[in-house]
Amino acid sequence: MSWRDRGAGELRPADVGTTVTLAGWVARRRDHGGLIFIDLRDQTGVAQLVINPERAPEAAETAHDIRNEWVLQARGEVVARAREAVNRKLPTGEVEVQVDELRVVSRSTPLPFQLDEENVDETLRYRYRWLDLRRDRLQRNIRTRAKLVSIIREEMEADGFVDIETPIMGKPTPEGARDFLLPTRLQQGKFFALPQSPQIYKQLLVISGFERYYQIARCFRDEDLRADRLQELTQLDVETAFPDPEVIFALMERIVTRIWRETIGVELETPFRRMSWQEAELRYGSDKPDLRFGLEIQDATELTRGSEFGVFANAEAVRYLQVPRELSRAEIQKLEDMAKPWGAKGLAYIVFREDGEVSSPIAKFLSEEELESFREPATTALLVADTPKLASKVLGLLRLHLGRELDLIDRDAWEFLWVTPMPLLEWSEEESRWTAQHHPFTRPTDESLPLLDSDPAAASAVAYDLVGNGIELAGGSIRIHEPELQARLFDFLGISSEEQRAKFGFLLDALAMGAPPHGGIASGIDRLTMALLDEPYIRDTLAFPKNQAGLDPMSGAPTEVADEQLAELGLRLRPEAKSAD
RNA sequence: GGGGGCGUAGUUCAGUUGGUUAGAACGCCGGCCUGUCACGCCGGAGGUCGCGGGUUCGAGUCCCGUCGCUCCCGCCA
Repeated sequence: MSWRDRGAGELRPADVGTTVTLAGWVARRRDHGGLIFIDLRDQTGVAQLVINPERAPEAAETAHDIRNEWVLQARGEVVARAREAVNRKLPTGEVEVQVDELRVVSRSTPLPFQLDEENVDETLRYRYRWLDLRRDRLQRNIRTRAKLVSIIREEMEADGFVDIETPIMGKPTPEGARDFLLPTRLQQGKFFALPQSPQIYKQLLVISGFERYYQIARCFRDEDLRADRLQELTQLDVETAFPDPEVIFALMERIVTRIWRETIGVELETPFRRMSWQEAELRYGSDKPDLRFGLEIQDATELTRGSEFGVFANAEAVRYLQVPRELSRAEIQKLEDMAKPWGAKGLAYIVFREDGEVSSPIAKFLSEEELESFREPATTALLVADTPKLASKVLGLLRLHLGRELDLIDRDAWEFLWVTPMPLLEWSEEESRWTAQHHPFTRPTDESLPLLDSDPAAASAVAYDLVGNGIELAGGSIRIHEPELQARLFDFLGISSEEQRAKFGFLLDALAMGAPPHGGIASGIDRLTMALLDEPYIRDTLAFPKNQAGLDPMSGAPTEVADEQLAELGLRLRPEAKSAD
């Protein structure tokens, strides 16, 4: 006999009169001494079992001992509930199962936490993740993620993309994030690296003649975790020969709109709007602006150029947010305390009261004309005077904070945009050199090529990011396909010829043997799921996540290993090196 | 690497200005209950107040240190 012939959540009035066998978990038991009710849950939903001692004395005996999360098998008759006993909260609420036979399939020890409890400590949830995953929200997240991946595959296959796996064991990369390293017994003293992305492999595949490649690829970065950041992530990885950014935009828009439509029933408007990186930084202080609310950064550099207030007159940039509230001194102080660690030297403010009164410690330094240009009743202007970059960054972070704090964000809105074009290079203060803004294979625009020598900061890249509600959902670029240009870029980034040969020789060789123009995009599946479901924590889009320290509270990984195991790899621990870190 | 927050029963939390025996809800154990659906009612067990030190007649509460978790900044091409 099979375990069951129906899903609990499928029972409907049409089933009344039939005999069914169900199997699942006890979501709840209500024991009335005589009658016992059990909410039986399986992956289709919940149905109420009724155990009547007059109808099934043996089952009633069994049912008294049953506790939450035990696994049961029940056979009985589907009956209609009396009108007053209907439960409108359940899809199965018009019927119930009068049990004839009840069998305890599996028991449960008392649970470390209740499944309907909120705010349970994350470590505890992860330690008992198999229980945590039984919760509705986690079930929804994991199932939606699967649906999303399946839509992606359908669209990619329909478009002629070929799914090709690339190695997990690869070569350490000098640029970018820290690598996870992997020692190997056969080559002692040498290390593989886990891929940060299949970047070079996918370029090689297109050079190999797979003009449309894709993969749902696992990527690894040994960096600190955040609420929206993982060390081990999954991305849709795409590369095409003879690329047209417009084709890539259209592909991604098709995938994203289908996902939003078929999982949460939201119709997105396409094409998504476009904004240059410079404009995003200027207006929103971010390369991934959240457009669900206004509160744009405004510029007062010219206005305050002749100000008596030295800090403003001498600043490279004076920028401000016009907050639609009369903020209190204490609120402003809190904001300033926040802004200082971000690098702001101070946070100037002008409060314009409803009645026209102005309170501001800097008002006395401003001319009437200057003051009037900020005036707007019942608002507070928050000003930062600094370099353009820092002023934008600080105000951008304040903007996001205020958007949440003051509830300015339209929670029902979906605001997608492409941030493009982007700068090719970024000056690294720490390393005193130019680094690639995207990655070192990104193609400069044709107009930007001469700028490499004259004004590198102004050089643009054919690169694009897809941003949704302030979350970076995808990023890509057209690549360099000429070996000379690639070598020139490497030179520019301070990678010596020897290093180029050693690290990327195979790519340069491949580029020299008939490389077509190519380009692509990559999109984080975890992030996409997070954005789609408005999940605040990316870890809950995964079945088995690690905590913020990068540990798995369930298995205890990573763990120490036996000395013999290290010896085989030609490794030994140096405890004294620990403190030097 | 830096900053913020949290740590009290199995869980989620409360605990006043430092004051007698540290509470509630859920869960757990025992009992009652035939229409509940967060069932209800009665009773019970359960605590190294993260850990260490200090101040004090007296510390869950104040101070110092430490550990753990979490959020943010740096970092993440």
